[in-house]
Amino acid sequence: MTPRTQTPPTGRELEHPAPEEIRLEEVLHALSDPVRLRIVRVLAVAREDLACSGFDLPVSKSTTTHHFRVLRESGLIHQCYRGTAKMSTLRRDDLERLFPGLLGSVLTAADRQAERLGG
Amino acid sequence: MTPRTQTPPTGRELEHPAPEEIRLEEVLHALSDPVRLRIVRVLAVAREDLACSGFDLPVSKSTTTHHFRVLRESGLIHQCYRGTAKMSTLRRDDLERLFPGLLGSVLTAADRQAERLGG
DNA sequence: CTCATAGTACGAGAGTCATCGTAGTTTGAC
DNA sequence: GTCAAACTACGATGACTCTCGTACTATGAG
Repeated sequence: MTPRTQTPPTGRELEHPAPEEIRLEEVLHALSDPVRLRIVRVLAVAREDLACSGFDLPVSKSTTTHHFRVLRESGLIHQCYRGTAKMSTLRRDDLERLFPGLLGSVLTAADRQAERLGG
Repeated sequence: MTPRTQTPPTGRELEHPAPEEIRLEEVLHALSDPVRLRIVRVLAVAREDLACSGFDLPVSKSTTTHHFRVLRESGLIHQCYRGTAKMSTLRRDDLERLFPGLLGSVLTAADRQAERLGG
């Protein structure tokens, strides 16, 4: 029912929630999926923004698109087009302002768990 | 399919995940439900352990049971019976050891959001 | 024993979610 | 224009989840 077909013909803009629209529950839900948590961890250590294609995820391309959309709509990442690629970055500043320390502790927790479980 | 019918006749024990079995994704998922986040917030400010009945949640009794079970099975809370009541406490120490700072930042984030949205 | 209280088990319904494949669009390179 | 690469839209499917009501069990008070 979302008007995806109304995307402008050459429009390269994507919708992002404003900071005041970001909901903690949605952020936690977005982070609770293994594939999405993995994406966020990769973005967290990346110096540059990354294209969706550079992630080597254990799911299909369409599923990858789905997960990136969930991340974007939850407010965790920002996305923009560059050529044929769709670049993603963590919305660190917005998140830190809204939920101080949250992203950092989740990333630390994920690192610990990966180490613990032999990641 | 879980063998709930094998509960001992007068057994008052409940199954809890050992610390090494607690998974970050499950914890985040447990926290991503509004009702459960509310329960956790109440437990966080309680000085004593609380009975399920003392929460005044906007859902039925059976749904309440369901949410407490999700919280317990994710490793977020510990539960034990006392008389007819089932008492719950946050597993603060276990969580802090596994995921330092995580619970605190989630609670802070929830407080901020509640204040921001007029909670 | 009787009864009220607290919680559970079970089954069901509605909704959401993760996943996929196929077909299509958009872009840049040649 | 042609082509490949990157991503999207759509529809489908199976799984999971939140919710409930009803019937049940366990405990303690009287």
